[in-house]
Amino acid sequence: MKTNGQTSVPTTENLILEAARQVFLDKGLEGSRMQEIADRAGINKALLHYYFRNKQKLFEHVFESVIASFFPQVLHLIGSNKSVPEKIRQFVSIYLDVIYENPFIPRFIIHEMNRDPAHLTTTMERIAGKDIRKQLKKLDEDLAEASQRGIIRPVNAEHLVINMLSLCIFPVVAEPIIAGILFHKNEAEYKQFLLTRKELVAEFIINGLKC
Amino acid sequence: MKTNGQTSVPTTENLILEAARQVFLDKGLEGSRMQEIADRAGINKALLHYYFRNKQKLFEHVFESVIASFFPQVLHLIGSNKSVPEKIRQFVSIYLDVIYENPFIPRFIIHEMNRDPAHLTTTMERIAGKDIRKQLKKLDEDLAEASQRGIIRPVNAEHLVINMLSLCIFPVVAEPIIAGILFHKNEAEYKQFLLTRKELVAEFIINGLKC
DNA sequence: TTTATCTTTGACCGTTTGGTTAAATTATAT
DNA sequence: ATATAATTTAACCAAACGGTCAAAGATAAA
Repeated sequence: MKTNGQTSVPTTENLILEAARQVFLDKGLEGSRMQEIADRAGINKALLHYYFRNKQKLFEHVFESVIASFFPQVLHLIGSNKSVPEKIRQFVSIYLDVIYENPFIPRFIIHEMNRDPAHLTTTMERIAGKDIRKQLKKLDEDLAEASQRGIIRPVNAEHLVINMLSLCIFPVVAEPIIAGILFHKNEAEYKQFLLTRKELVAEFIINGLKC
Repeated sequence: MKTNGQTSVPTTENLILEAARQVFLDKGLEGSRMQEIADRAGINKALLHYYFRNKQKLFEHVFESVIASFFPQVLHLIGSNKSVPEKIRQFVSIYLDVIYENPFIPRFIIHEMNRDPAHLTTTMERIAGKDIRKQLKKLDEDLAEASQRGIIRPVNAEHLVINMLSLCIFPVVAEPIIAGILFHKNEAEYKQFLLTRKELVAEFIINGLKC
């Protein structure tokens, strides 16, 4: 899954995009400086404005590519044809893999979500708006059927998805608090904690759905 | 619980603190402008520097008061003498009440957590460092005992607390995405969604712990 | 080789921002 | 009333920032 640095041809344009990606992911729109992006790309600041007219435009390029790098994959999962427990296990497993490897992505998204909510939702809507409701409906039907067959308690798809997302994303976004207070800033202990969650979270959710 | 605007004596100092609180909560340190704080307090910009030497110092005052306004209460809960399910119900109920009424607080904390992780953990450590580990140990003992008596599956306190926090905080922090994509920006529908979670979350967690 | 086009640069500009200062105003004490 | 200290203001400053511009280098076509 190509969610980190794109190692494409090192044209000036790509150098800029990669540098911008690193800086924006780390510091958000307001916290980032055009000069730092230029420096990291090894070029003059004016060149940034030559390729991308202004900061906003450059940001939008990066923003959209970040969203597109993970959103569609995640979506596809919840609409698949597996059983409900299998869906949950795979969703959690794949999702945790992605964000453990790219913890900046959820942080970045949450940051931009609060800075400019409309922009984020518009972008997501454009990329996969129809799709998300379709896949969600499929999951909802699966859940309704499973609960009628007495396999799980009744639950609607929105709540289930939010629960999964919460349990996967929050512990990564809140790393500084968790690692800092619960584990005395012991990075290794925190990493270990996250790993045990990989098995724990899916089973916890599945168990929570049992009758 | 006094987590919103302190209605104390309207001295200039309090006017400044209240204005700063509003602005900082909404826009974070970098996004906030001293001029805006001054305007909102109805005073001259230079007065800000008369009362609080600089932006950083002013921010620290606000930051600390925000942390102190909810952290100790939340802590006290997990170390109480209730049964495990009762603890979970009360924790979720009280916690959700607080953050539904003050959704800016978790957003603000997450924002500052990523901007300056050390600052946040130092502040929390100072305010309630010893306490958090004590209360957590108590909860851990309760959980061990309950699991030995066969009432719940074995689970350690850290995971349980993180699970509760995740399920409570994330849906509020991610409001723009959830309201925007799942509910077509229908604010009322989203509010209703959050309310149903009040009953759902606690039962979901308790059920997830059952053998 | 000349010409035209694309790429890159250093120097510069206008604004915004956090912060200062000296003077004016108000309150307090004698 | 008067001197003293605390509070408030308008005007100002230096630095940082996003952005522009004219000119210099490279590249390719004629």
